[in-house]
Amino acid sequence: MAGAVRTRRREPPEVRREQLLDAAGQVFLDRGLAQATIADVAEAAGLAKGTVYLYFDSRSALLTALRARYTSQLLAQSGRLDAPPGRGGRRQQLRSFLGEMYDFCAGNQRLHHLLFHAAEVSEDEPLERVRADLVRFVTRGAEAGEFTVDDPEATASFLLDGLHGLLLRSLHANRSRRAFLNAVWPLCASLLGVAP
Amino acid sequence: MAGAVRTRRREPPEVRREQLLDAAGQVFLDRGLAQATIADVAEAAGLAKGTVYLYFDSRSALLTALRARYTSQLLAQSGRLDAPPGRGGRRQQLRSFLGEMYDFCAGNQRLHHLLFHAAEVSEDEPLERVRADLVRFVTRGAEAGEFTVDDPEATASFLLDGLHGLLLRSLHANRSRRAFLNAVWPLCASLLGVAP
Amino acid sequence: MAGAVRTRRREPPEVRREQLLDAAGQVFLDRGLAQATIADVAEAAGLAKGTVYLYFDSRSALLTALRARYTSQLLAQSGRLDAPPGRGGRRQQLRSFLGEMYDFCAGNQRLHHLLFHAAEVSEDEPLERVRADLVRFVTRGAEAGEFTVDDPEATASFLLDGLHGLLLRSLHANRSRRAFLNAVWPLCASLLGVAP
Amino acid sequence: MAGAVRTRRREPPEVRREQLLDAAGQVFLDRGLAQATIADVAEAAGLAKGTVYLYFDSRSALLTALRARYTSQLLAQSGRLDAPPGRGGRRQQLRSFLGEMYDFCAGNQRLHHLLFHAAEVSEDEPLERVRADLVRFVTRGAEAGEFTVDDPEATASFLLDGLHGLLLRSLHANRSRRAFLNAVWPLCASLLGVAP
DNA sequence: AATGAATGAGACTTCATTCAT
DNA sequence: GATGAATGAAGTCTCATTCAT
Repeated sequence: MAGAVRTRRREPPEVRREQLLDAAGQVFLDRGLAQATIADVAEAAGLAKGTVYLYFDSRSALLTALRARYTSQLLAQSGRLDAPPGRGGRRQQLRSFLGEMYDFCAGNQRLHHLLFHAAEVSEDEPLERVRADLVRFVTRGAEAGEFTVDDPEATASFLLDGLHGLLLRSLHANRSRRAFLNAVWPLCASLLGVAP
Repeated sequence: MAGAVRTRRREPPEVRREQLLDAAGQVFLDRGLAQATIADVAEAAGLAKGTVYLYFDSRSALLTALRARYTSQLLAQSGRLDAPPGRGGRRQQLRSFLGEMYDFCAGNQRLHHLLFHAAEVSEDEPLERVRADLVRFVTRGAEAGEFTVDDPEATASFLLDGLHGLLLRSLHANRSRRAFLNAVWPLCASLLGVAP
Repeated sequence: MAGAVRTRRREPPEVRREQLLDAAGQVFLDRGLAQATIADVAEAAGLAKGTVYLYFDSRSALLTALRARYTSQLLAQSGRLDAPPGRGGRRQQLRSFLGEMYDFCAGNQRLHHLLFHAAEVSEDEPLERVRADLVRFVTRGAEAGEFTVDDPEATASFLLDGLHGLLLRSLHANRSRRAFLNAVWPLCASLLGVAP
Repeated sequence: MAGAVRTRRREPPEVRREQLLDAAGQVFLDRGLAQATIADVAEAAGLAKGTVYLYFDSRSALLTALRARYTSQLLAQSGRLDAPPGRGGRRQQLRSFLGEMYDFCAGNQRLHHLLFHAAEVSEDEPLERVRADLVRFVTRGAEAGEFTVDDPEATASFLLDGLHGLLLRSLHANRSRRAFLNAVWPLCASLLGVAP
């Protein structure tokens, strides 16, 4: 008689897991890290509390998994600094990177903050990996004579934090992508010793 | 003769308050924001739990008070960018500021992070005020012809985030004050268009 | 074979709820309203503290629920004044009511006092409803020429408080149901102008 | 040098005590028995918390003292039932008593309820003493042939509770003293078998 | 696989009471 | 006599986690 009442119990595990991570991201963002409870996550996912524990050992494991998923998504998008420079050289490659960075942050800034700052994690792992990519990029550019810098590591780090800060402020102020790029580009150019 | 052991009950309120803030800062740093309990704070201060509530209405009021104290201390130290430039001009003034910033952060970086990032506060109020000081400083320097910049506000913001990031990394890596200054100064100079 | 010891975890919610109300009534009566704690209630119900909060939002909600249950039980029993008078007329109907009132109070007097007087509730809701029933009853009896009264409302109220007081005193003194009826009936008869 | 700043420290003990009882009555009435704290009482009296304990051993002793004072005031006013009947006989004496009772309750009903019902006291001592007076009064009246009653004790109790209830309802409904007397008198008369 | 009733440790907070000043 | 800072036991409520169904 009954049967179709509650849709789709028994999803393939991988799907359930993703649903739970989605729900968790949403809930943590909505209520704040400390206020969000497992019950909230379960409810947002349309599941029972106990079910969350079938997929994640603990609240903290859930957060860790969320972080891991976020990190791999970020790297998938911004890893292109490692690719060989195209026709426009590294100058052009950096300009593209600035745009991609804007796009990614625009969609995820709050989640990033939540997962890597608001939580009490010592390291901001994904940003560190982007940083490493950028250091390598600047170093190679300097070796190739495309950039003029004293200390590639310091320069790359400084550049990343500077532009990341500016990016956050741009988003917060609802400034456009174009306005952001117009503002940072001369600064990057100046640090790397290239024509703006 | 007896009685030297458990000295100092009954302190003047202002003293107790400061002691409690000191203890709170320590405890929050040691255990982490979410793990630290009022009982921990009381114990660290050598007082009873109830006493904490004589001075602060709630756990959250305690945090707010800690933030307020930190902010006013920071501003007391870094407000000098507003002072008129001395003999060495703004170039020299900025170099001094970099050193002062290093010193302050060296003593307080973790507390700063705890109070303004790890907590779920929307704004990093004290840093915003430093930022405003720096924007004004760069603007005036540009007007006075000492700096060459397109967009003083973006430049100042970028500069502050860049150097703040570098500073944190220097401290984390136990690099010396001198090494930090040697690394940032050329970058600042480049952004502001002055000789390194 | 093993396992008969700690039977009955996991009851249907409605059953648990009733068990908790029963336990609460008992505990409040035993320790007094202000002294009884949620822990006491939980223990009396053989459950954990947290479980109480699955069924009642707060201590005060638990009291409210207890009051509501009591009220509906009382009304279920004493609403018969509204029924049409039987063969013996209203005179006989009133005599029956006196007996029912005795029976109900005998079982619940202390709980009633606890819930509606010892607590700081403004109104004694259930008694008010009984009062309204009695006022209606006396009014109709007067209209039907069965009772002789000046002011039906005042008479009914006076009568209810008088007999309620006497009832409490009878119970307190362990006097019998019969003795109580023998004592009040002439008084009621006198107030309503009917033969004793 | 200083001196007149805070008026009148050091009052004669008896005065202080009364001030504290006044303050306590007020505060208990305003906030409710369970919500009112010693700090509230002290503040209302314009004294420090510790001072309360110079006059009363504990919170509960304070309540007891308040009850005692109330009781003696009530008896001072309503003890006249014991006096020998004047020219108008007991009939007239009872009418006066009804008025006095109205007046006393009008001023103290909420305090009475608070001290003898809302608190978890087993007995309503002052009312018991009034009741005893009334029983004696009715008994003597019956012996003197002024009243016609079967059971003086039951009648007196019934009468007291009936009129007390009516009184409370009259006060609650803001009905006048006269209206109250007009309503109860015929009822009393009927119970005692005297002409209204 | 999914549920959700049950648990219980532990957090925050209150307040009667004490006592050094 | 008066103060009010300090105490600490005790209460209410929350929530991550478990487990019988």
